[in-house]
Amino acid sequence: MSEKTPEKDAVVKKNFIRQIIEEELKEGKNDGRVHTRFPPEPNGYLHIGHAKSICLNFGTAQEYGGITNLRFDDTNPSKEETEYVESIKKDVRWLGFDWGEREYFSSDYFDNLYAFAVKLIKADKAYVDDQDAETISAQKGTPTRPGFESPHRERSVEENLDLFERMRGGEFNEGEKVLRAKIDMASPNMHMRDPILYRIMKTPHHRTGDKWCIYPMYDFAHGQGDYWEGITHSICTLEFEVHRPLYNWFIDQLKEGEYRPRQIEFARLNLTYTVMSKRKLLELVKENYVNGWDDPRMPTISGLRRRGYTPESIRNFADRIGVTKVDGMIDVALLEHSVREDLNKKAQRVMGVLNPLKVVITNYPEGQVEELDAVNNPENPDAGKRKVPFSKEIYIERDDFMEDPPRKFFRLAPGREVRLRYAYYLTCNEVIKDESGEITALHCTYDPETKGGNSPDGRKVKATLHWVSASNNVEAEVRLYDRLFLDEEPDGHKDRDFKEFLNPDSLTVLKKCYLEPFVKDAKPLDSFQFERLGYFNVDPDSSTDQLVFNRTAPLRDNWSKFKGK
RNA sequence: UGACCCGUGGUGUAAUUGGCAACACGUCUGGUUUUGGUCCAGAAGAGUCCAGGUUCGAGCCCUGGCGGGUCAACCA
Repeated sequence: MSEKTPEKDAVVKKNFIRQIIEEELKEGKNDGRVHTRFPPEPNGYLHIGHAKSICLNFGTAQEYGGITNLRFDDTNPSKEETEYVESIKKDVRWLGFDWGEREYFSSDYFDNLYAFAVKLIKADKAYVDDQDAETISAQKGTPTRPGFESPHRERSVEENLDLFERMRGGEFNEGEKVLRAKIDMASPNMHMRDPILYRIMKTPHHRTGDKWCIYPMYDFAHGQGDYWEGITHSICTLEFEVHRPLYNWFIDQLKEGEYRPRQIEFARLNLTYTVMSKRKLLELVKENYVNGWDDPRMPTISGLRRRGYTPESIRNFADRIGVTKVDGMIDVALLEHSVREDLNKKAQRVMGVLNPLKVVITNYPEGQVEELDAVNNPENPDAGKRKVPFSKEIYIERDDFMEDPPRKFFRLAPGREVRLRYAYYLTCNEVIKDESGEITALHCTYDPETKGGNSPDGRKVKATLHWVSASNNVEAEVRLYDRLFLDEEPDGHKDRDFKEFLNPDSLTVLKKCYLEPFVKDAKPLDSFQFERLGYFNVDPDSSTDQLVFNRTAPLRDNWSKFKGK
């Protein structure tokens, strides 16, 4: 356990939720239990915002010796699917969290919920309303104007019981009747104005099949699930703040002893240059702006995984951004920093040329091949060394040569000497062009005295270039990713659709890239650092005869910054 | 004309719960370097939304403003 990560090292900052928990612990509340839950609706893939919530729920419980349930909030059969359930479980596990045997579904509680509804009716705290959605909505008033009561509000308990029973029996059509709580139509809080508890939906459910044709609303299911599972802290996002009085109202009707779950809200994650709403992400997928939920440009957990992000890097990121009630916007640079930091420690180094320029070393013996020593990871001596083949013809990066270099360009240019990493000093003598003036090759000479990259006379070079042998390499496809949107907050503009800000160059596919032979047996998701370029991992699209790499993140690069000025 | 929540460098979080604002990212210098990476050293950048008040002392407490967000789905 000598490995140092911010995760382990960080002085654990006490966010406001931990402060609340510690105060409660001091008071002896819940017998010292801390029990949280992560409650996704299985109607889409998880994204980095959910990762924040997952880390918060599981991490907080862990810290206080508690546990966390996974609960699928599946009260709306028209949107929810088993495919999403599976992807969610995979993502939570991949992030490194375990819910043990405690895998629940809101649909597990349909019987209990029904019984609870009957109890409310008997207590004259719920009634069946025959009005249609528009009428009910109109009666609800507005945030600034109170609502007025439904003409069916004072039905007898017997009639309500009968009607509700028949709703369940399938006697009515969708929209004909709903069950509502009888609370206060004049409440300043809209959610307390006789909220709907049950609606009729003649849609089969992914788990209960056609057993039910009435389904509970979120508000009528969530808190009760918390209560029945013994949840102590029900952590959710800010927009549920106004639901809290209703959450508590239901718990009040339900609770028998002292115990009650407590809802606490925190600010959801917003990241620059992306969108985070499931609806918008679904739109990108459905309309083929990206290639599926796990497209490496997506902020989904599956997308980040495919892109080459590690669970550690995401957890560290979640740690760093903290937890508050301030609705802010995190710079995506912080996310990128988190992967680089993690991959810098772990990634196998390798040389790869993305935009090849051929170099002929005129004084190197024809047909000779040398196996040169290369360090696998300078950050980790235990990673050892490997051999890289060197030959008369090699490829270098086109960007590493300029015929007419500006000041501050340290790399190869006519008459200039540079180092080929782990190989020799190289001097450019001649630039070969085709009839259109395009540079097609360089004729260079090497200094045999500089094998390994050091000159016996101590002469210095200003640059070290990566290279790949032209005769012994692996050809691969490399996919370069840039931010999906050109605007910091694509969905932050009134009257403009977020898709207007899509970056047309968010994906660049390079078909003929040359990598050193070391990568030939790489498996999907394996991460590498292509020296001087960035972190890359193997895409699942790879096959044995066609390797495909994704660029996870480029290396920090002062030259390109300078160049851009 | 409502209710609830929020307001600390460019961004995100801290501040021993009242003792003259710290850390990270980003930015900019410089050093080391066989990755223009990493690493190291340093700098700029907020006087805590505003105005009053309490106090020896306020980012923390009180009052009043201002600004932002959320709430009017038979979605979650």
